[in-house]
Amino acid sequence: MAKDAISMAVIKRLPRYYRFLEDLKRAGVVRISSRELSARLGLTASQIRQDFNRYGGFGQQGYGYNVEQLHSEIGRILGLHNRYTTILIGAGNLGRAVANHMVFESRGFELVGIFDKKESLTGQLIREIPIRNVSGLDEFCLENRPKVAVLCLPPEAARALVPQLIELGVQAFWNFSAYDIALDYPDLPVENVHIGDSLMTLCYKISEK
Amino acid sequence: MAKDAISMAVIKRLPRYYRFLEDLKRAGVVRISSRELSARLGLTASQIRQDFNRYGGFGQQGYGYNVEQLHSEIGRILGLHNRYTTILIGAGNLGRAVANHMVFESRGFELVGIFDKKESLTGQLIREIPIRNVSGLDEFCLENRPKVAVLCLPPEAARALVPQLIELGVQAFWNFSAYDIALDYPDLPVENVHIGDSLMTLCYKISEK
DNA sequence: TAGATTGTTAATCGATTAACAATC
DNA sequence: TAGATTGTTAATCGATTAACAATC
Repeated sequence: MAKDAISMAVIKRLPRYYRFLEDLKRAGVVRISSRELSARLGLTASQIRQDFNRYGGFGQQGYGYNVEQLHSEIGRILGLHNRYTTILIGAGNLGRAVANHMVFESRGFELVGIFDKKESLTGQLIREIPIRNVSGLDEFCLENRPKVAVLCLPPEAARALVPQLIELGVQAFWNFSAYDIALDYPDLPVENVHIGDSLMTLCYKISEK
Repeated sequence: MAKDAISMAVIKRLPRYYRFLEDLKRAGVVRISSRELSARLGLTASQIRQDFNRYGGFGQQGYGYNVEQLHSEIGRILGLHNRYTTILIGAGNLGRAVANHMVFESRGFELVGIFDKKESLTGQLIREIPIRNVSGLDEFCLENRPKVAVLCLPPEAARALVPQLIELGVQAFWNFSAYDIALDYPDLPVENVHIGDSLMTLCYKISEK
């Protein structure tokens, strides 16, 4: 169990393991070997065993892994049992899709507030959460103490807002904006989502062929 | 210029370089050194030079890189001058956000059709493109010959549709579904977007602290 | 017990970093 | 010419794969 800094490469594979095990569990599969997992995920069995063993290893020689146990262990490692209080800022196309589409609760978060600067959106409901004007952000945060903010804003707006949010106690960001938070706050937990980059990568892959 | 398979690690950095150079260009910056780029992107200068040199290198000793030239070279490498004919399938929250939010044209694609199985959505306009019923997919494809499909569907629906789309001439997928296309079609250009995985990774990063 | 499959160490492979000669 | 910075080779570091003893 001694852990000396697990690499991002390993961590990034955990959600995929988790989702896959979720499916297996739902399908009623009870046990699975690293070899079978490897075939179904397109990885090597060796890598899978290495990955699990960074966290102690929860298999059994001669048997493999118990699906339900492995699923719950990985969930625990990811911290999905948490309910980090979360706000979303920017209720444009992207923000609305994120708010509507994501199941925050099963991934360790609870969305409690949605904000936008546009007056005309105020009061609109997204999944029973009313859109509030950003002018009420401070008050809301002082009252509800969100730990996480989802940023669906243009980069300049995000850059201006982040220091304020940190001041208000926000400790992590799910960042859909092009502002690179990590450059200014290197120690903060941040996940960037740049779907445009994925589209460019697809373009590369097509052109390459 | 001899190219012996450029690694995915390099390719995945290109869109970020491209976006950053876009900003520099807009800001009127004419030249930049690898050292300055490295400071602003949080990479090493060495890595940046290595990356560019996989494609031939377009700098000048003692000077650095010309921003405009570098920007256009990377755009060319990514293939962004293309206009791959593209359809989007699944006009739910996610599909609508993608269709509304992405600037396909500046990334090498042209969105020409949107499809959903829900009758009630038929005829609705998204950016002047009418939502069509999936029943008309075959006819539309035979007429318009889309090369790329964006999948914003549940995994089972995606799995059922992909063979049909390939049959109809679709050659690449931007895949937002949980169905793993690459397992069945290993040679097809595919980019998967799993924003849920990113959220779980964020949860891990927070819990880890 | 025999067979299967893990946990783990060692070997390999690939990516990043460092160093420096080339050259603008 | 002198200073700066690239292009590129060599060294290092880290991640993946292979191998196998441990053990269920």
